[in-house]
Formats: sequence, C-alpha cells, structure tokens
Amino acid sequence: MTSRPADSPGHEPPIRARLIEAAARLLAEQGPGALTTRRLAAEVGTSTMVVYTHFGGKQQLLTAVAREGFTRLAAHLAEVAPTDDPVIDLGNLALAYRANALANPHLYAVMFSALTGGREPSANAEIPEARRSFDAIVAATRRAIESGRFRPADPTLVATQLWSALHGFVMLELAGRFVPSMHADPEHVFTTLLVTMALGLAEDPTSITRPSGPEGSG
Amino acid sequence: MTSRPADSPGHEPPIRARLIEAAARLLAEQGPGALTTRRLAAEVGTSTMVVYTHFGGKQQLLTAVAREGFTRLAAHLAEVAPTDDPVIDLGNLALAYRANALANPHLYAVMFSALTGGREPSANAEIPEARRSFDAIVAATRRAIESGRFRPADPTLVATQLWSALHGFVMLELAGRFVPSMHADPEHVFTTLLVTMALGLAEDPTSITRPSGPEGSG
DNA sequence: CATCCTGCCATAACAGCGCTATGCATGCTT
DNA sequence: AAGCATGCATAGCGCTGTTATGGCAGGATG
Repeated sequence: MTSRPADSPGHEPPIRARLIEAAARLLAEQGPGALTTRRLAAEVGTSTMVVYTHFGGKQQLLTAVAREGFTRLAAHLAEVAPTDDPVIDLGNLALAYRANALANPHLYAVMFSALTGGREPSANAEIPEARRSFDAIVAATRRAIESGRFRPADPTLVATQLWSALHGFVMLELAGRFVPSMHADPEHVFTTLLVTMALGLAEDPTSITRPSGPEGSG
Repeated sequence: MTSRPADSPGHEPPIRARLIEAAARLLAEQGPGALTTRRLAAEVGTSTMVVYTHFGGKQQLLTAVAREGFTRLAAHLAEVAPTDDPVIDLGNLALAYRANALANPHLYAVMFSALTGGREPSANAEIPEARRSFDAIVAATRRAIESGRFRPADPTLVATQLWSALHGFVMLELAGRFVPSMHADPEHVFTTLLVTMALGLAEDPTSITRPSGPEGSG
C-alpha cells in the first residue's frame, strides 16, 4: 500500500486526505484539545507514525489542515454570485466569509494561528491557498474602484483593510467578546461595520445603501 | 509564610503577583511553549502546587495573566494625552493600542484567545479589566460624536467597530500574514485603515486629515 | 501555656502528550 | 528471484497538566 490509491475496494481516498479530513472533523466536533496524534491515528485506524511519515509532525499536519480550511473558504466565496453592483458583491463576500467562520470556528482559529507554537518568524505565512480567498476580495474591490463606486486606490491595499476589519470582527465574535451587557448584538455590529467601511471607501457616500436602519453607523 | 506579605525582607510581593509576573515574563521572552507549570515554579522558587492552590489550574492562571495584560493596555491608553481634536485622539489611541500589542505579542494573543482550550462557551469573556481599555475608546468616540466630527450614533457601537478593525489588523500583523509579496507594508495599511474608518464615520469627510499621502485610501 | 485546627506547600505519582528508534512486511526494481 | 526502498506497528523517552499524600507552620481555643 505504498502509493496505490486504494486499499480494500477501489474508492478509498489516500491516507493523507483521510488524515486531514479526520483532523478537521475532530477539530470541528471536539475542539483543538481533542486533536492529538493518538486520537487521530485511532480515527483512521492506523498508528501515530503516519503523522510523521506523511507530514513530518503535528505542526505540519495543522498547516495542511489550515490549507484545507482556506480551500473550503475559497470555495464558499466562489459560490457568491456576482451582481451588477460591486459594492453589494463585497457585502455578500463579507457575509459568506463570516458564515464560513461561524460554521467552523476551530478551523478558522487554526487557519490564522501562527505564533501559537513559539519561535518561527513567519512559519505558516506561505499558504498558497490563502491567496485564492484573498484574491476574491481583491477582485471585487477592483471592480468597485474601476466602476467608480469606490475612490481611486490600490485594490490590494483596500482589500487588506477590508480583510482586517472582517477578520477582527470574526475573531472577536468567535472569542465570545461581544457580551450583551457591554456591546450591541454581533449582527448589528457587523452590518454597521460594513457600512462604515463602504462609506469610508466610497466615491459618493450617498450611493451606499443603508440596510434597513434609519441611521448608518448608529 | 501563610498570608504574611513578606518572606525574607519586608518588600516582597505576594506569591500570586510573583506568579503572574513570572508567567508574563516567560510568555514574553520565550513564547507560550515555555510557559509550563514546572518552569514557572522553578522561576519563583516553589513547586507546581502553587499554581493549583492559588489559581486552580493553568487555565485560570492564564486568565489572570490576561487580566494583567488588559491592565497594562489600559495604562498605556491612559497615557495618551487628549488634544482638542477627538479624531486625533482616536488615532493616537489606535497607535498606542498597536504599539502595546507589538511590544508584547504573546501576551496580546493570550488576552484574546478564548476558544483555544476547548469547551467552555464564554470562559474568559468576563474580564473586567478589559472594560477599562474599551471604555477609553468609547469615551474618545463619544467626544468625536458630540463635537460633531462624527455622525450621530451610539458611541459604544462605533467603538466596537473601531475595536474590530484595530484588533483584526493587529492580529494579522502579529500572525505575520502581511507578506511583502502580497500586501502593502503594515504601517501603510494601518494608516489607511484608520483614515477609511474615520471617513466612514465622519459628519464632514473633508474634515478628516489625510496623513502625508496624496490619496486617502490608496 | 498547651492543644487543636486550618491552610499552604514539597514530594511523588498518574495518565496523556509529541516524538523517535527499531524492526518487519510489503511492493517495486533489476 | 534477489535486493532494495518505503511505510507502518510497536515500544519507549522526556515532558506536560493534574492530583493524592504528608508534613509543617501559624492562629484560634481551652
């Protein structure tokens, strides 16, 4: 069973994919504390050695899981159907981004946890799959700029700003920092944050549609 | 040496404070991997039992360290001298926030890591010290709104938006996700993000000063 | 003053963790 | 058919967080 794609029948995925899938499932269902090499080996019916022969260690396995997470995120973002309004498209991308994070919070945490281990300066910074997700935001931003809805600017720079705001909100929400006694409900914060960003980037602020509420940012 | 505040001379801080300080130092100097109960006990010259008699476990100790981190953050934010321009004050608060995070990245990560452990729904959401830092942003936001520089809105809601953007940028920067080949330099992203937020919240966009560059968001 | 009692800490141990060395079995190559 | 390379199971190492146990000090009580 070296490099053959099948074990018993003919439709069994390779061990690497099964490990990543089982790791993502353990992460999603029981949290990061349950993602151990022993439990993972038991899940796929092998020993802990497979983690080291196929990935080199637990950290590299987590990197592979993060790549899988970015692939799923890019797939979800790709499902957002473009409209004729690029600003609406950006809003829909933001909604899909948040929905994907809420659906798999632990996976999202792994995707963006870099300095948790310790020493490496930019260990998991080179995740090529992350670029596909980011490119979706850049493309929508470029359309918003080129159509004249957003002021002239570098689309990548604007997309990075949007990504920062998006990521910050999602992280705070996942961390449970939006306590009802202290903050507004997350849904409202998210909507108004998107409106604020759109207003700050718009060429003509009056073109930004205020969703439902009588006030834009309050 | 039960509850007496001194051991040998008369100016020794209590064990709890020494543990928190040593934990914060280990975290800052050698990363989270070095923060073990044994190393911590060796650092303060006792055994691992003190962690359990005084905190109940490592998780509660980390919560205490996070509280200390928020206290330091609030102290740094309190050092920001108010000017006659509340928008400038918000920018200075943002600069101080980022500087504090960059000066102690691992401590910042502990302050905002909630779902790292596993199961508790809102475990460390009740950190009263965090409110003091947040209140500084709320107060400056309220001044910006009441002075007419920002549009009328709920100051807490606006401050939560600013906090999200701030936190998101800082997290991405600390995680090393701003790779030079893919994004602009972090300094520039941060500045333009602040301008974008200010423009989106301003009553009169022309009142927002663009720092140095010929373009506001690009 | 003697005694008890309460709280704190050092020691030792336990289960579990990531990881590695070793040996065996398998499939490909020659 | 013999040799070789590869991948996995086993067993073990050092380390982790945590707990049970025992001793020792200081304050309360007679």
